[in-house]
Amino acid sequence: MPNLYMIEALKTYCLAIVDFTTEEIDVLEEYFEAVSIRKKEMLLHSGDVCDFIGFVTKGCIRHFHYRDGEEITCDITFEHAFFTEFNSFNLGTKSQIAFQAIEPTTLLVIKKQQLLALYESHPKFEELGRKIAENVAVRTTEIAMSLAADKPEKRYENLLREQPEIFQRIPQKYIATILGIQPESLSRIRKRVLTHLKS
Amino acid sequence: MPNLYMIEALKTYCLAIVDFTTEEIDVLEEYFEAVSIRKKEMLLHSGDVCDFIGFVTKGCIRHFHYRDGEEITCDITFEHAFFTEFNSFNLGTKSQIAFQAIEPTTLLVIKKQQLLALYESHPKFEELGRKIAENVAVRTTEIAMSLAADKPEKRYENLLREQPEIFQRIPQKYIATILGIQPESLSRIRKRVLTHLKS
DNA sequence: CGTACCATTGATCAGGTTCAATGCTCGTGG
DNA sequence: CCACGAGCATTGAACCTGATCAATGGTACG
Repeated sequence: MPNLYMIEALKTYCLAIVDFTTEEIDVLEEYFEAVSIRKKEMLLHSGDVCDFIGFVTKGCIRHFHYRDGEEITCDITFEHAFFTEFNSFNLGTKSQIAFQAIEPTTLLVIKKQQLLALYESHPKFEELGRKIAENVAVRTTEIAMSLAADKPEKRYENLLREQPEIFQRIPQKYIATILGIQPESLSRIRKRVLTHLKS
Repeated sequence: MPNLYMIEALKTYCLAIVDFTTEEIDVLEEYFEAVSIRKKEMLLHSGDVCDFIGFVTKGCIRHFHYRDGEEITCDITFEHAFFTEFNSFNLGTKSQIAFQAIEPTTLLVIKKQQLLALYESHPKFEELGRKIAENVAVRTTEIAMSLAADKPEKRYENLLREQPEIFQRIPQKYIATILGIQPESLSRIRKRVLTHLKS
């Protein structure tokens, strides 16, 4: 059962993107359901179909895939952001990505069928969906550009500047693979940057 | 003036994504205009506002940005695909990305005002916009995952397998920065992979 | 209190970067 | 139509940084 805070956070987020009327925004709560998962609990295993879109209200969700048997963390969704695996969600194919809570996490979740019903009954939400997808596209494009153009040390400094809280909340072994490096290298880069600051 | 072939290519592409009626799909041609640019000609300089979305009907468009004064190619759009700089397009901010034709290129272009008018008069095109953005997000996510998890040689082999024509049409110095490496390294990787195949 | 996992550190290795030189190709102008 | 020149791909050499493997130390959780 969604509590008031969760729904308010969702509405606030959506109203910042599209100016819905009060009546329009209120229908949202009929389509989402609340989900709580424990620390380290899986929300979606890779190979399963991702038939939902999630909105984090508390905690954070790690996105990872497997490469040569190793987990590679590719993204983390913090509070007040949507996430899904578009390919699996749209095509009904197996998800390459797995989702796991790093902290105790609460979510609002909308199933694919519910979303399609929402689009059907209130087409204005198509605009919300479009803009969210565009924002995701901007973000993933910037990530890819940085991975292709910047050295690991620069990417570390960017992350430290743009999301300093990530280093308080997320184990370094996960941060390392987001930066495209090994945990040992992240450890050395941290030391290097520290000594650069001192001198 | 758009010729028949260009419009047909655009409609075919859009119909593969959303099942528009004949009447719906036909309105498209009222909103797009044709643009031709010569080889190496710029379509958008970085720092300018990207107020359009382009659809390539012939040729290809190089996306690049500057890093330490050097051009870094980050993507190439070939025939029958859309491209824009969402951030600049949506917010009216300066574009980080520049667009340049690599070959003689013909495009269909829709300006932001026209697109907004289209969304207004035919809301079903919101769905098209959303799905195109989702496809961009899927694609850039996969690129970022490969950049973070694969070694350059693996990325080269993936590109060779998935888009072999790119090596026929695009100078290697551009392909190199897409792969996140220097042209010299691409040259050596090509030689290495060739000798691996022989043995 | 003990154990398992994680971060750190060390040593070695591999491969990508950088700078420089050479040779090739393609587009241009005479 | 040919010759030239600019830019590009290639190659070489030295270097640097991240990867890997191994060992140690710290910490959180049961």
